[in-house]
Amino acid sequence: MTRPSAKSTRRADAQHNVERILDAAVACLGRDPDASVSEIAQAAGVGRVTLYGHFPSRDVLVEAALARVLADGEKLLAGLDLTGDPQDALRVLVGSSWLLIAQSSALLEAAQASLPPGRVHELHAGPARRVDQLIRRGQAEGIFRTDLPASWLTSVLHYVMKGAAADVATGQLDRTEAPRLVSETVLAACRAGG
Amino acid sequence: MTRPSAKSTRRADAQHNVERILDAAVACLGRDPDASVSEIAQAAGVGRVTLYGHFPSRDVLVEAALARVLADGEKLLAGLDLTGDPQDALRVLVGSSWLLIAQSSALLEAAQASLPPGRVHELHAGPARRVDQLIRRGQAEGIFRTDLPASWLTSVLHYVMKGAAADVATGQLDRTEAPRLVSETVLAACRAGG
DNA sequence: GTTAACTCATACACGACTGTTCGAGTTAGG
DNA sequence: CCTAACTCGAACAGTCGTGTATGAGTTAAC
Repeated sequence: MTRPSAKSTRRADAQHNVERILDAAVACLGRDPDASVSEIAQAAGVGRVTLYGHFPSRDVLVEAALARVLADGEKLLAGLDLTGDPQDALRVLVGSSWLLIAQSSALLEAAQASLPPGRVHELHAGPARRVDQLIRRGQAEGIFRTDLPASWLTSVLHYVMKGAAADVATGQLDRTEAPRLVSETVLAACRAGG
Repeated sequence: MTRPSAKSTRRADAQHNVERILDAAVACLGRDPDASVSEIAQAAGVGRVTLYGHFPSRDVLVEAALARVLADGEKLLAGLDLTGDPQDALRVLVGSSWLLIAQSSALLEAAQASLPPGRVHELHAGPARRVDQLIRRGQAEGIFRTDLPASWLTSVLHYVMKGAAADVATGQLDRTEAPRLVSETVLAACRAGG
């Protein structure tokens, strides 16, 4: 019986290992969405059986890893001041979240593959709402175009970030250049008036 | 010995089956990049062994399927008149190639996963050049912005198309709406002057 | 210090996929 | 019609993945 009934009674070293496993899962799945449990356990410096002691299945682990990344994202977004000029706010947003998005886009793909349909979208709702609100505010202030739906513009931001992240990963795009390219491109796509 | 030494001596029914297998491969891998050989063989109405008689390994099959789609793309692009206003040309380009891109983006992913690094980019060079030339012409004529590299703008076109294709596949985006959204967005991203 | 919690290596059952072999049946093509 | 080409199902070997069981060793916690 390696799975205690209540988290509060969990020993400190066990809790520590759970953290290491989650760290490793985020790192490995962020690199390769098909990373195996063995791979993750090894990266965490933990036996495979120990991992299964804390996470009953790979799916549960993936979901936990996604939840952790999304919590990080939520925290990061909460710390940003997005109340000023929507264009500046979008630049700040991209500049700050770029790294996190780039590292977790593959994790998102992993989650899409192993979690029930809609579950990812559901978990992603929190951070996504903040972005969506920024876009809508820009539209309301007449800065962003209104002939395309806000949901689409939000999607475009995701598309470009994800694509750029993939190209950075394969070395086809300079890591330091990416944030500026993404910002300028998405801004141009969102701006009202041509 | 099911593999003849020369294609010219291949029997007609065998040639026919090769076509059916390639069709099925494009369809299956376009739906799921991890589609198995059994799945493809079944979709082609052919035994798995027969398939291996024509394609020595899964990788070779994936490459052949990709080559076929790229040839289709090349042919499609060659039939388009992209010499007029770059903006109109881009709209025509997107409108015509949207369906093909949407159906083969997963196939591209499959190829990325199983082929040696760089091979996909190599095979993709043909059709990609046409798009790239259009973008560069637009830049040279002062219609498209020049503060971002043409290669980046080409990438953005791919990102948005691929993302939209994925969302159409999951039902989050209306199939009939997609081409217009993609065109307008990419045009806005490429246009000079803000 | 004692105990319960925890870790870990080994090993197993199970399923999925790839690629190959065999032998028998079918068919195109001269 | 005759032969070589082709097809096919069944079965096999090998790999890799997940998830479970065991049992012995380690360590936190009271």
